[in-house]
Amino acid sequence: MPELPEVETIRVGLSKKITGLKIISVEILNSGSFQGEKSYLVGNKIIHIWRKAKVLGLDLSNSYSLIFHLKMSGQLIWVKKARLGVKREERSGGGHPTQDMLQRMLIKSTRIIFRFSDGSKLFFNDQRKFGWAKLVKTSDLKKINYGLKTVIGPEPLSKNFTIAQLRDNLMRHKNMAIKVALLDQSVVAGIGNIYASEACFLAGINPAKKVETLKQGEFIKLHQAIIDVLRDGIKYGGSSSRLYVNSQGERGSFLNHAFVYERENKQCRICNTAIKKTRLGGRGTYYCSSCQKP
DNA sequence: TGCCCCCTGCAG
DNA sequence: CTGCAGGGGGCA
Repeated sequence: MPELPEVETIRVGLSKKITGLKIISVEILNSGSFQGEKSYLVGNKIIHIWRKAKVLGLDLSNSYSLIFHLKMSGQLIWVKKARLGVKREERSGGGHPTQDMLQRMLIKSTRIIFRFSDGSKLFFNDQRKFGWAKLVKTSDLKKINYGLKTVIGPEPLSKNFTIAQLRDNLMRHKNMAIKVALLDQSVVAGIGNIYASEACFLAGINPAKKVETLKQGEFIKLHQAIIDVLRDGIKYGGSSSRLYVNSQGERGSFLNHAFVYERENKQCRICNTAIKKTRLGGRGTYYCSSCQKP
């Protein structure tokens, strides 16, 4: 579920709440969600929380790191007391889960519970069970490529992310639709299905356009669009299409500001043309046929 | 480079 | 019932 802005939102939130806390017990409710030696977690403090691509990492005081990938439906929710403290707030638009529905899902899909010495808990929920938590030696993180098989591309919000780098990485997929190429984590780290569609819109590029046909001006626009859309995602606390909530159980509001994602048949915010939905690389893809030229 | 798969639940 | 969902890995 979460892409870079969602994982980053969780990182910042968790960082404030659990840095310095000591883990006193770990309850694994679904064995497939955890890899590693569980007992090495207990008795150790969380000293630092980081993100690499869509992977979230907690460095522990014993030189091990607990890393998570939330995949499509993972959540990390920290609660002070014994009860699941999902805040009741106004439900968003039609078709989205209410807070009550979310809370029921939370309980049902909890896979791991971490308990801390101050009585608080961290719930790792994952409806679809695609996500994982692993405990690895901190010094092995690079060697195991942060738990991923794919080469991890540049972090788009770092200074190192240049237009030339984006162009060169994309050009390894000359014949691919640009939006599909953006989902390759070795091209740019952290972009997923929502922000790929949004970045193509901001750059004015039709998502089906082949990479090799992009002009230099389009690489320049796309580079800036990626940065802008991810920053906006973070600014609005991420996208809550379905299950995403932050570490406090709160939904993000980016989709209230999105130009195309999940806006099929709605009017383009720029030109009023009806937004279209298509399928590229097996994934739902939204675009404005007027603003985004082939 | 595409396609299918992992799994659960919801909308149509 | 079928199709679809913020991801990524394995396989032709």
